[in-house]
Amino acid sequence: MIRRTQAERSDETTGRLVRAARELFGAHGYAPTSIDAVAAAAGATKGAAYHHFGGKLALFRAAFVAEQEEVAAALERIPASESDIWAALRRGCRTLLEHCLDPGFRQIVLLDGPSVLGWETVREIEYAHTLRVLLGGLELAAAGGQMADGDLPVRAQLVFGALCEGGMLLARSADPAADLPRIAAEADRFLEAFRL
Amino acid sequence: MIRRTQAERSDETTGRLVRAARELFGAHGYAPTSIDAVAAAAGATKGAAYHHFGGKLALFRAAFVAEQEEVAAALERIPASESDIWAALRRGCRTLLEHCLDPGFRQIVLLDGPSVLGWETVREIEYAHTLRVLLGGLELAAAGGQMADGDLPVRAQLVFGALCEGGMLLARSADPAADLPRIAAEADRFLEAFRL
DNA sequence: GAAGTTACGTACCATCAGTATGAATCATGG
DNA sequence: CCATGATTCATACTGATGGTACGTAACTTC
Repeated sequence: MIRRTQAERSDETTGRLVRAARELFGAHGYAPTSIDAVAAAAGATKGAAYHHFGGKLALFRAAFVAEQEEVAAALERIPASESDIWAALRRGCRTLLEHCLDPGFRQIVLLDGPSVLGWETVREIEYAHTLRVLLGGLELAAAGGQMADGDLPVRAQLVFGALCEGGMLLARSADPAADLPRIAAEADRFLEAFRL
Repeated sequence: MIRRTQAERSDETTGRLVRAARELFGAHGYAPTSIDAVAAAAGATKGAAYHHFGGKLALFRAAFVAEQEEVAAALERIPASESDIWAALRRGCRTLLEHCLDPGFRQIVLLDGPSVLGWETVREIEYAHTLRVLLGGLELAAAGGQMADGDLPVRAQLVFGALCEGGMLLARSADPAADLPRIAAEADRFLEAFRL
């Protein structure tokens, strides 16, 4: 038997559990996915899951956070590659829209998240990831005198809501590649409303 | 024993069931609310619920539709009271935002709806109620030459998504009366983006 | 290497969605 | 008005599952 530290054991088990949770919750939704199924997919048992996580909800929360981290990371890579702030904002919107083509993201973040975790918790997590990056972009534009004054956090939240709906539309599309520009165009006009 | 027609018996029972479903699903959410609890609150038993509805999901769907009908009705009363189409649109946004102060609406329509019914079903129902009225307003503005061309259904969907997020923000606010104007102002600018 | 802690598996319980079945209520043809 | 059939609903039951209790194995510390 190989000898590992407790930390290594924990990390590997929790990692496998979260990965399995993302897969199963993402593919079938929260309610139809049993803890036993997640544990089995992770090569463990319910006992391990309940040892490392408070319950099914905590496991889902971990999957939700993982999804958020992934999108936030993708969004944060943008600014460097774009010249001006408005190009970066538009690119960010497209990135978010495209990310909605991932079924796991849609199911966990957009569909089940609010119902399972509650809106407050969802917002708190998003505010530390996706919304943080988006709001950062708006603040940057405002600081550069390129965006109308106003309540930027509210503005970010509204833009985010619009983009999520757009993402669901996109995912539902029979030809996402063809529809992305049309949806992105509408979203862009939303942003342009605040451009100076 | 009073003698009633079958239709009367059915209508009263289903009506009480849907009313109880709206109350309990709205107050505690879908998952924590049992069919037995709904049936008991309606003065009936699970048998009646399963006779009139396909299952828990169908009962929730009925509650969801009832919520939608209520908002759609409120929105449809607006045009008559406003002079021009843009005033009506702005008023409609405020109405939708204010409706989000109702906890039952938030829980059933905004939080649980997508998770329980799936996005396709939710959109289908909304397209027959709330979204229909909203889209109708946009089309009216476009027909009057007062709105920029574009994909109006997509536009309506995005506006709707933004308003729902705004509504959740409003509900979370410590002082909704004070925050409504600020949120509505941001939402109005969204709309103005498309004004000609 | 002994004692204590952490990680995990297994057996069990309570709850609840859904089903089966039968009884009560109502409709309808004779 | 009664007999037969359909509809409405209540009750008893089953299976699945989230969560708990407890025991064992792996690791850590002294």
